Amino acid sequence: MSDHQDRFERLHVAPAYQMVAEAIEREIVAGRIRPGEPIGTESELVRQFGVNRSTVREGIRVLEQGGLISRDTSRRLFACAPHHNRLASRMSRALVLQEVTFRELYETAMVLEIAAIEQAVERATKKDIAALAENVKKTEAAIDDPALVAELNSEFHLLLAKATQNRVLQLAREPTGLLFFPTTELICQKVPNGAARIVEANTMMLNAIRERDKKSALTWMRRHVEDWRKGFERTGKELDQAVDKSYLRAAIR
Amino acid sequence: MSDHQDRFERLHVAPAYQMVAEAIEREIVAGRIRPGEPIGTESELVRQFGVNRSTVREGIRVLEQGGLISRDTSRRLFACAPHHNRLASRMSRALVLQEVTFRELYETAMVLEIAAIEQAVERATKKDIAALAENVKKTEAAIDDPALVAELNSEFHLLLAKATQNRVLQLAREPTGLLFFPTTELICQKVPNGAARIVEANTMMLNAIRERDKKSALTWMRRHVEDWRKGFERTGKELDQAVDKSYLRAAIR
DNA sequence: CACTAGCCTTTGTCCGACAAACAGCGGATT
DNA sequence: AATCCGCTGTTTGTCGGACAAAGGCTAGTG
Repeated sequence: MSDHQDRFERLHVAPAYQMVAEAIEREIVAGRIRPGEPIGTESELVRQFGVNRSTVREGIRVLEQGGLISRDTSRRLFACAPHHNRLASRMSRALVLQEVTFRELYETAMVLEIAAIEQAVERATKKDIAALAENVKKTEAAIDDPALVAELNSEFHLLLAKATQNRVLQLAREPTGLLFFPTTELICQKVPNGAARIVEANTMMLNAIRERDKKSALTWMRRHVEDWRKGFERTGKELDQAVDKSYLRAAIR
Repeated sequence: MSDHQDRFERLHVAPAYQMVAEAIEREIVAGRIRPGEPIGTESELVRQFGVNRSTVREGIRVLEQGGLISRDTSRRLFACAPHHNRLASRMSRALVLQEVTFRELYETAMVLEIAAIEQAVERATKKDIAALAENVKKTEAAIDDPALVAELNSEFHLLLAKATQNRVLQLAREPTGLLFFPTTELICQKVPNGAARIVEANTMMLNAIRERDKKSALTWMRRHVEDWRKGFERTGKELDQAVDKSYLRAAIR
């Protein structure tokens, strides 16, 4: 151990591939490369950065995974604004890997879905309402198919979030929504009238949105999410149990 | 154009580097490689997958960026559960690049912070309360330094979220929190008593948590977030304006 | 027993090469 | 003339080998 005080802090030399990634990222984030614009070819980047193609390619992989750049059918690179679908599934994955409990999920979903319907009542457009109506109609028709009801119910909540016109809220609720979906199927199977109750709740919420009736909307959403919890408990699982790894299959794609 | 119906769908041949990444990812999410366990060396992976080292390295970059694997000081690879800090900054970036408005941010923050303090009142441990108290003390001392007040206020909300013991809620609110922080500094500078009002609100919220007084906690949180909006409007900006790209610098690191 | 020097391994980077896939272009066909 | 087809140059994905720098490990030293 050195007997004098440290004069300098450890300086971190970033690997070249990382610097390549950061340089391109800066250009995109600063808006100097707009979403949709092409980045150069690999050889072009090799020329500009003065590093080897392998190095450039490693940097490209990083950005690609980050969603900042993408390739069209011709595999050419172009910039793009990362869309939340991609991020939401990563977040779901993180939540599962950190073994969060169903209770944490339930409590957060309650908050977010309540907020969503409250804003949706205020701001849903005719188009949003039509999409929700279409969804409810499909769900009615699928009442005997648990998997389909679960999927459609998941879509209902997604459409609801869209109707808020609030993208921040949409992003915030999406990971939770993704993890809810597989359990809903289970509930439809195990709880008598489970699917019917979902159809009823969604119908009532749709009506409430149509009539801009916030109070009714909130009541039905609360009931709907509580129903989920009750159904969940009836399947014999514990609310304080960690969300199963098998849930990732549904959440990720 | 072909005159017969398409019999086959386009089959997607995944590049080798992607298959490497997916293979390792599968092992981790399935739990067969636990967080903290070492992946092999690059040569080891080369041997197992039967591909070139460059290919393996590209796959590794993908996973590294995804937060599923990481390297310790010796640069050896090991699996890890992606932690939300990383994800939250990505989400913030996505929000800014999609040019969400301050209004979307404000409305969502209101919902999430209200939810956070409500749960914090119920579940904050002594340790959580001590951390919050420490934070408030520091903020009082820093009342003349807008940047520091803003940073400490941001930390206050983070500690609050931790006190909920709800990791899903923590993850949901973090991207919003990151984007709030830079504006808070601006507000402290431009609004008379801005910093003092923050200190007051945080002190009252801390007291409310100590006394498990949910009503008071909610009142002060509402006032606190509304104060942010009022302060924001007083700086001359429009609430329906997109969040500035310059905000990323603070949110990302 | 602690400590240091040197060896071995591993990573980051480079070079060069080649097959497959694609875009663009010019010629052939109707 | 417009359309289709095949050719060619370009680009990506992958491979093999190579080397310096940095870190870990081991054996020898005090």
